[in-house]
Amino acid sequence: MATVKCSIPKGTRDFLPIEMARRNYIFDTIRSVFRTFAFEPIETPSLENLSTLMGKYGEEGDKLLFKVLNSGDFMEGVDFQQDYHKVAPRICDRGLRYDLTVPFARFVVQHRDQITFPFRRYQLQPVWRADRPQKGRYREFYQCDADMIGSTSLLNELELVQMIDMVFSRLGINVVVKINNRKVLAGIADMIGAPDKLVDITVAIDKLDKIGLDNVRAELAERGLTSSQIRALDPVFSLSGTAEEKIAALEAMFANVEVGRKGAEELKELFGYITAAGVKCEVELDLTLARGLNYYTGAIFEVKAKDVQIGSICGGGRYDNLTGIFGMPDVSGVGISFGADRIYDVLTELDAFPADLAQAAQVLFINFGPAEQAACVKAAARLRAEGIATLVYPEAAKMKKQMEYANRKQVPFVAFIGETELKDGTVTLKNMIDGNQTTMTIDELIAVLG
RNA sequence: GUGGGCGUAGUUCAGCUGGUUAGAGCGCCAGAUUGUGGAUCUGGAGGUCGUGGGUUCGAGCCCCACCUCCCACCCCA
Repeated sequence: MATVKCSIPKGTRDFLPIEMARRNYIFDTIRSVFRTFAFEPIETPSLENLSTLMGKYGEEGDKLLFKVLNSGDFMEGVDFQQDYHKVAPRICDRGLRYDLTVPFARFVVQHRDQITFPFRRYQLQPVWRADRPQKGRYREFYQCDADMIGSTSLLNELELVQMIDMVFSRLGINVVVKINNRKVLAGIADMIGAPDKLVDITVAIDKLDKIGLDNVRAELAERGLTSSQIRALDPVFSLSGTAEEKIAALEAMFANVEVGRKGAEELKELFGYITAAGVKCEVELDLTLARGLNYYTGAIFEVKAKDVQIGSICGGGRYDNLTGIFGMPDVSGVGISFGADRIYDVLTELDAFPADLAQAAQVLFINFGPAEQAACVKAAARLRAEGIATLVYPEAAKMKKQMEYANRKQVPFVAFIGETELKDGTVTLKNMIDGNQTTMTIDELIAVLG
């Protein structure tokens, strides 16, 4: 039989034990913070009906959805002569989820009778995007979401910022939390008389620090804004100072623009809460922050690592009517999503993982032969009963080989039960770091390792 | 989806203007060393040179196509 080439699909990854240990360290940290804030876990299927997913992420998003071919005779009654993007929805009823927020909205509507509002849930699961892979960008990656739904209070936004602060301070990553509000962006579009150009304006403004003011103006012109409208945006670009100062300027600017004024008010309230609560990390009001997902309606968040050049490692925002599409209007939610894979890349680059994550076993019993092995098995059972991670070398290999195995597995102790120990009912414990060894009873061994 | 780069041993890479049998470091296996590892030394195994075609007396090297991975754009975690 011809051998099959070993490979996995583009943009997906295998995880080695050491990588799993590090990933679990990230997941455990995030999960523990979510629990501290009294969020409850849920899971949803990898596959959703395509009708649930389509149209929620903008035109770009639809293209990036992985679609799953129908089972059976998917060709029946389908005209394959037409354009492929017309054929696709006819032959694919399901697709892989693109994020955790939209499936969550579906979940809330479907199980509303079993949920007590305001409801806060967390969810750590993989999502899939048919994007072209790149640094920090994968086709399969994990999101760690926390959302609260059924409450419009800005206290929720505050708690999200506090969670971000706690997660990244525990992981030892320096971050800046950028905050903006979609209502402010809508206000800006209204103010210059181009409410229909909201998306174009936000996309262009978003690039300000990347391509510079002149290029942003050029792009706005390209997107159909008149030169007087572009000039009317100048006060937005020239805003500076503290969050309070920017908000004050916005309030003045939006004297006659209702949405904008509402947005500025929300920002003022949120930043007031943040100042009062006091967070460790840097928090910044960034009017150029837009975020692509088009279901956001209020606050939007993005977190960037200060010491590593990579895209955002956490993002989120408020959505006022995501459940509306599923038949449950006027339920507001707000949430954030931690990008576990990017956080992994950041910690790797910073070399900031705890050193002892690789350690699977605490002690390895050296195997000298059948009689000694039987004693090791007995001793190991007692250690394991005490919750001590224990290995017995499975064959009486050369000592060098067994010791090398302990080294490579980073097992901190090896235990010898040889001829003499067998006779005395003892065990010799060797510390693999300093090389010291002592002979003791099994009870003493449990006391030392336990 | 658009543009650019890479692909040689398990791995990181070398390989001259195309020219005998494609190399090195690390890793792997064995021994020096039959109750003590990390060091050292000695020996050994391991390659359809990404895949398929073409040019040539001759291709790892040149040409074409495809694939992969990486990078940038778009977009995003």
